[in-house]
Amino acid sequence: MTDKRKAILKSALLLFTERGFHGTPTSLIAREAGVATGTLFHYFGTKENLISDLYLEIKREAGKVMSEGTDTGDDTTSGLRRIASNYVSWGIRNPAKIKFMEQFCLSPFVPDETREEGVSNFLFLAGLFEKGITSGEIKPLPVELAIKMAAEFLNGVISYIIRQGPCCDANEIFELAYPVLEDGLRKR
Amino acid sequence: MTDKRKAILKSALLLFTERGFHGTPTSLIAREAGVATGTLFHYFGTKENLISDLYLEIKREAGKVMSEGTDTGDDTTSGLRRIASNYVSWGIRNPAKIKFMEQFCLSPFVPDETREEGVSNFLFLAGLFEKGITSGEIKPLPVELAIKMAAEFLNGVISYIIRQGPCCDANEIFELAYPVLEDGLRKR
Amino acid sequence: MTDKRKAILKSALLLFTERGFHGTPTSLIAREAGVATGTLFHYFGTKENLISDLYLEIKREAGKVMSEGTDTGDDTTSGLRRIASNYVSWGIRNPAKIKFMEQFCLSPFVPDETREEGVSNFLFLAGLFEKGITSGEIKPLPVELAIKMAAEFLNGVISYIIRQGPCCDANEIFELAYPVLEDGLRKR
Amino acid sequence: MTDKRKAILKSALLLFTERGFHGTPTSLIAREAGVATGTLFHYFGTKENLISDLYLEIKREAGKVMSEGTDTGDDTTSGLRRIASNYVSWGIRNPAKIKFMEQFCLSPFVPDETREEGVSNFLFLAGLFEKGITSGEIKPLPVELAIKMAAEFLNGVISYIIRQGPCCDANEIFELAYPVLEDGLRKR
DNA sequence: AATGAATGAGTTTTCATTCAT
DNA sequence: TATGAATGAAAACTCATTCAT
Repeated sequence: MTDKRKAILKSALLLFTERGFHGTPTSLIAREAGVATGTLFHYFGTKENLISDLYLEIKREAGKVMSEGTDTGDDTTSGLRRIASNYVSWGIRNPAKIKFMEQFCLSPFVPDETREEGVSNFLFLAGLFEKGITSGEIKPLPVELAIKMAAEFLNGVISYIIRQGPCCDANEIFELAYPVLEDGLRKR
Repeated sequence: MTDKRKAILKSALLLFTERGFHGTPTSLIAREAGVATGTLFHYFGTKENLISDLYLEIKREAGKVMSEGTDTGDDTTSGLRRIASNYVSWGIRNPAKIKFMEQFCLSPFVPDETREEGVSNFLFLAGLFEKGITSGEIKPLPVELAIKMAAEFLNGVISYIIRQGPCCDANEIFELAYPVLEDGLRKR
Repeated sequence: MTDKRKAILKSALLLFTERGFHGTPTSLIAREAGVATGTLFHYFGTKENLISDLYLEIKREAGKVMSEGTDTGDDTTSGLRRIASNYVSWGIRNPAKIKFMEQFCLSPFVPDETREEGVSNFLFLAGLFEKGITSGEIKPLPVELAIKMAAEFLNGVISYIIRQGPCCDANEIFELAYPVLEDGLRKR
Repeated sequence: MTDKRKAILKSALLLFTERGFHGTPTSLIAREAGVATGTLFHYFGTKENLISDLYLEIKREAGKVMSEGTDTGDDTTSGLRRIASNYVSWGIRNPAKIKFMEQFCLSPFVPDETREEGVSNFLFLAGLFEKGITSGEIKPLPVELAIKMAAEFLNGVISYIIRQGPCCDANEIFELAYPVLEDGLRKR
C-alpha cells in the first residue's frame, strides 16, 4: 500500500471521528494528509469508498488483534479473557478507531455489503461462545446476543478509560470491570 | 408546544437517524413535516438548535420513562431491574430514538453544554448505584463506570431485539439477557 | 414565465452558441443573467434540463414563426415560399437561435425525447409536401427527405446572409437563392 | 505517421462526435486508443491541437475524395454530379466524419486559422461554379452562396440516408435527390 | 518514445439561511 | 405566524497537463 494512501486513511480516521462524515470536506482530508485533492480521488474514487475502505481496514485490524495469543484449545473463560484484554488494550491505544467504530458501525454512510464483510472478521467469536455454552461454562444464550452484549460492554469500558484521561491505571480498571462480564456470563 | 413544532421534531428524528445530520437538508425535514422551510427556522433558529432541542427532548423522555414505577425505598437489585425493564421496553417501542442516541450522543453535532444538560436526567442512577455499593449488594466499582457498562449493555440488548424483527418475543429475550447484568454486578 | 427564468434562457442561448455546452459554466450563465447560481438551479434543476428547455423553446418559436400568414388552402408552391421567407427572415433576426439549432440539433446534449418533442412543431410541413406531391406540383420524393433538404438549404442561405454582415440586402439574396429551391423541387 | 498517432486520431473522432469536445476526457481518448495519457500529449501537445489536427485531416480527405475522377475540362453539370456523388458516397461510408464536420465546422473549438486552412481544400469548387455561371449553365449566383447551398443540401441528403439505416438503397436515394440540386442550379 | 501517478484549478450542484409578502 | 423564492458559499468530483522514470 502506497504511503499516500496510508496518509489519506490516517487523516480520514481522525477527521471523520471529530467532525462526522458529511462534516469533513475531502479537501481537508487531503490537505491534512499532505496530498492534492485529486490524489484522494485517484486512490478511492469517491468519498463513500474512502469511508468504506477505512471501515474494513479497522475491522480487519480489530479482528486480528483480538485473536492474538489465543488458541483453539483454550476453554471459553480463559479465551474470552484474553480476547477482552487484547481488545481493551488495543482500544485504549487507538481511541480514534474505537470512536470510528462506534459512530459508523450503525451509520448510513457505510454500505450494507461493507458492513457484512466487516462482520466476517469476528466469526471466530461465535465458535468460542458456542463451545462455552455446550460445555456448560457460560449461560445458554443466543450466540449473537452474547457477542453483542460483550462487545457493547467492552466498548463501555474502553470509553470510560479513555474519558478518565491518560493518568488513570487502565489495567486496574480492566481488572475491576472484567469480572462483571465474566460473572455475568458464567452459568451458575 | 405547537403541532407544527412537534411535526418538525418528528421528521427530524427519523431523517437524522436514517441519513445523518449533514445528510439531511432542512428543506427535506420541513417538507416531510408538511410545513414551509421558513417555519422550521421560525421555531428553531438554526439547524444546530434543532438537533440540540431534539436531543434534550429524547434524553428527558428516556430519563422519565426509566424511573417510572420506581421508589427511593427500593433496594438496588429490584430498582435496577425495574429501570432496565422500563428502558428496554421503551427502546423497543422507539427504535428511532435509540438509534438517535447511539449516533448523536458522541457526535460533534450536539454542543457540549447540551450534552451535559442531557446527562442530568440520569443522575438518579448514580444514587441508586452508590446505595447498592454501600449496602454490599453490588461490586465496588466507580459509579460512572457501572452506569456506562449497564447502559451499553442494555443498548446492546435493545439493538439485538430490534434486529431480530417484530416477531420475536422481546420479553423472553430480556429475561434471558438481564441475569447477565444482574449476576455480573452482584458482589459475590 | 418569470423574468429571471427568461433572463437565464437568454444568457444561456448566447453563451452556449459562443462557447459550447461544456465550455459554458453555469456560474457564467447566472452572472450574465444577473441572478445567483442557485437561482438557475431553482428554475431548471440541472444544466441538462436548461439546454433541453432552451431547445424546446426555440423549436416552438421556429415552428410558430414559419406558419405565420399561411393558410391550409394554399397551394404547395406559394405556401412553401411563404414559409421559407418567414424562416429566413426570422433566422436573420435571430442568428444565435439559428446557430443554436445547428450546433445542438444533432448534439448529444439534448436528450432524444426532447428532440422528438421538438420535431413535433414541424409536422405541418409534412402535410404541405404530401399535398404538393399528390397534386404533381413537386417531385415525388420521400417527404422526410424533402423536408431535410429544404431545411438544410435554407440554413445555408441564412448562414450566408449572416456571414455577409448587416450591410448586405438580405431580401435581394433571398430572391436570388429561393428559386434554386423552388425550381429544384418542382416536377418538370 | 505512427500507428499510435493514428489510433489516437481514430478514437478522438468517435468520441468527440459522440460526446462533444469538452465532454471527452483526454484520458478516455488515450484509453480507447490503447496508449497512455502522456503519449497523447507527446504527439499533440494540447487537446486543442488534437481537434485541430483532426479537423484538418478530415477536411483534406474530403477535398481529395470529392475531386477524384474529375477533370478540369469537364463541364460544370457533369463535374458537379461527379463531385456530389463522390462526396455522398464517402459521407455514407464515414458517418462519424460527417458528424464531426457538422458539429465542429462552426464550433468554437477549432481555431479560426485552422478553419481557413481547411477551407482551402475546396477552392477548386469555386472555379467550377464560376465556369458554369460564365458559360450560362447555372444561375448567376454569388459563388460562395452557391457552394454553401450545395454543401448544406448534400449534407442533408447524407444525413437522411444515414438515418434510414444500412438496409436502404443509398444509390436510389441519391438518384432521387440529386436532380433537385441540379434542376435548382440550372439556368432556365 | 512511452508511461501513468500526481496535481489543483475549475465544474456542477447543494443547502442553510434570509426576507418580502 | 407562516411562506417559499432567492441567495452564494462551500462541497464532491473531474480532467488537462506535467514529469520522474
